Amino acid sequence: MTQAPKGTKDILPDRVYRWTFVENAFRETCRRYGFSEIRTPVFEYTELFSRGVGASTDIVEKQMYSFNDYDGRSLTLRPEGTASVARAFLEHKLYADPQPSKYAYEISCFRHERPQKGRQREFHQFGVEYLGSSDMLADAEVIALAADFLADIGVKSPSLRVNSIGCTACRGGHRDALRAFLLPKKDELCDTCKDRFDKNPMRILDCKSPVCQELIKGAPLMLDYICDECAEAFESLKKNLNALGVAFEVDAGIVRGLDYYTKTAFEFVSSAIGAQGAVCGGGRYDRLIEELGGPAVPGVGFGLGIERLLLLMDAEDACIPLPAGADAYIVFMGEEARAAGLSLLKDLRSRGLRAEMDGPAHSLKGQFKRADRLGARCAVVIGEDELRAKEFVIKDMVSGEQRRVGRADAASAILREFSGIHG
RNA sequence: GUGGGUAUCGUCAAGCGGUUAAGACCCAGGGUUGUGGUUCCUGUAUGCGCGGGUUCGAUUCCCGCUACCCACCCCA
Repeated sequence: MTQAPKGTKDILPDRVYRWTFVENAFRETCRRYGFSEIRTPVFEYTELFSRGVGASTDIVEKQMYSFNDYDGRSLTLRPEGTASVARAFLEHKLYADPQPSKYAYEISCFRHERPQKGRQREFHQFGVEYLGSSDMLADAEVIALAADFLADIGVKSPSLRVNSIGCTACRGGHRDALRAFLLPKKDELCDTCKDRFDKNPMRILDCKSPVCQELIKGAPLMLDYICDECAEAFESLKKNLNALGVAFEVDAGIVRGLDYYTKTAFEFVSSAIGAQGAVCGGGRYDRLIEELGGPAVPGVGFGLGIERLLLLMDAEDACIPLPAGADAYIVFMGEEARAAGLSLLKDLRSRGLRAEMDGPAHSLKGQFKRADRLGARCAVVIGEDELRAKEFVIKDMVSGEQRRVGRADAASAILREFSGIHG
């Protein structure tokens, strides 16, 4: 009972500043790129995901948190973000807005999987969706946004891998060629790959088993089978990325597990955070909106795992600014001093300073100790002497120097000397 | 769903069949009457994830369960 459900994590105050840091940075990057925030519900009708994500995907087959509400409708906690944005885009007929449409969001997602490093049942991701453009400029911008964001927050290890998985037409040709190539070696494949041979032979290409790795040497690559249009698009993407100064490598092994992906597929991967190294993954989904019953609106986007990002920042010792400590801590002795302290406390706060004072008086020593632990920049001492002289003692907690200031001038003096950048 | 690993104070952790169950950090209090970060004292597990078993005796051995972690799968 006193335990968070498996695969979930509390984010406690001592780490929240890391979250707000990346959240602010992501917002800022999105602003520069012209992506507007969109917020959608945590749950959707289950059909949205079975239609959008793909009925035969792992996510829909065995990972969704689905339940019937009291009306008997099946609802599902969102396992990813794109389907909801596509749904909202359709529902509110946003395709009637000037196109393209660019959306950004931060959401929690839910998937019933066995937790491990970098994988939780409730996890959080940043995402963007660029709808209404089939030009590879859109893909390049989406990728550049992710690359920029990562660079801005000081993360350096992930490398960008891009690939084209073609459209439905060219994928068929590749699948057939792949099966033909592997058929004679089928028995030597690992068990999961034997299964993949029928269901999705493309997946064999990124199998980690050394045996399979050996067997697929020389196998026909998707890139060799994509149609002229897709090939041209891929060339255009690479050109755009180069022009934007985004470093990448082509990796024919990048596949997407969600049905809606077409053409562009990409990942930012790092080996520094365990087996789940994909910090950010995305691609183009030209058929999704149509699949959901809307007009033929193309799209491209990504999801970026916040837990994985933070894991990476920890691993890289990326610098995240600590929150500011208190500006002033009021140390008092006696009831009369308490009243004077409260008055000063209110004054300081109304001037925008973070000021603190403690309840039932600890010893002087105790109060100073608290001031120190809070990281207060100065302490204000109010005792009998001070009340009599109508002066407060202001002590600089860093230098240790202290001086007396007229009671009426105390707040101004503190504002002048102890506010501003610190921490 | 399938492997493997681990479970001793808030945290890290010693302990290897008989101990008053180390130590460190953190936390609380104090080192004479109004000053923190240093230093010095003092205090803090009748308890070793839970349930069985073996034994004269179990935190230490065995079995089961549970939880967490890592990996497969898949993905963010």
